[in-house]
Amino acid sequence: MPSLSAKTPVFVPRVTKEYRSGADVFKALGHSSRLLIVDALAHGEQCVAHLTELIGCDISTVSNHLAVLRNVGIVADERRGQQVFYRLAAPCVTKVFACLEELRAARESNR
Amino acid sequence: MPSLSAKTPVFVPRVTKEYRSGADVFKALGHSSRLLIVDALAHGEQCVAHLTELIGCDISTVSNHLAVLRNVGIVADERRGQQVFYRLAAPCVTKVFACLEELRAARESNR
DNA sequence: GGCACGTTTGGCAAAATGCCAAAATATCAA
DNA sequence: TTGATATTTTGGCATTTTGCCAAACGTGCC
Repeated sequence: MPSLSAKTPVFVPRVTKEYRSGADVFKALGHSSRLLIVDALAHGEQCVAHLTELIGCDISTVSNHLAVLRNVGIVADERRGQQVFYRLAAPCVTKVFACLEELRAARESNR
Repeated sequence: MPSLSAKTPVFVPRVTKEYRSGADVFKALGHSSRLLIVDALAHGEQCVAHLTELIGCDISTVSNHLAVLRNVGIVADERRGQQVFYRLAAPCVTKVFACLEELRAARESNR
């Protein structure tokens, strides 16, 4: 009697494309300035000028960082008058910092 | 009459060091091979040889990828006999792929 | 037109990356 | 001890990426 049920759950990898686009998302988050931006936006939308003040570098640099985040869908923008407001595009991103904290705790307990 | 209650919640940035170490975690995830590793480990621990077979590159390369993930506390290793088994060090990492999916959905709805 | 806000582009120097190959380390077995 | 197996570490290289700024451009408002 041949058993068709697997004993151990077999891992089926996703297609390469998925890992690549996923990695792009994390690359976008893998910069301290952009992480600061995300942290700020987790508390509500902000215009570019305000974010620039927060980060303390050229506004064109900030605009480029925002483009990186927008290209992977982490943030969304909306023009209102002369200003452009940015906000997080997906709620899950907010939980990111809690996970970072969890990792930090795990790091410390293993010391 | 000076109001002491803030109307809008004031965002207080964390210290730079925190953003930097957080960014390091995302940099570690920002590579398709490492993301594949994390996806595999989300289904249970694996030894290096098995992960190497999964990825299809030199074992030393895989070992280096694992070191990157270990250095930021994403994975933990345990030697059993001649083999070294790797596993995810924090549960939250498992949710990562759900969040990627959420972002992908948000990207599509905005098209 | 002129000002304010933001984006795009070009360019550069520096840093990081990914990968492999070879040597080193560790465990077990004969 | 010697050898086999499994993994890590190191060195080096070529490529890619990066972050940043400055200048030019686009857009909306007065």
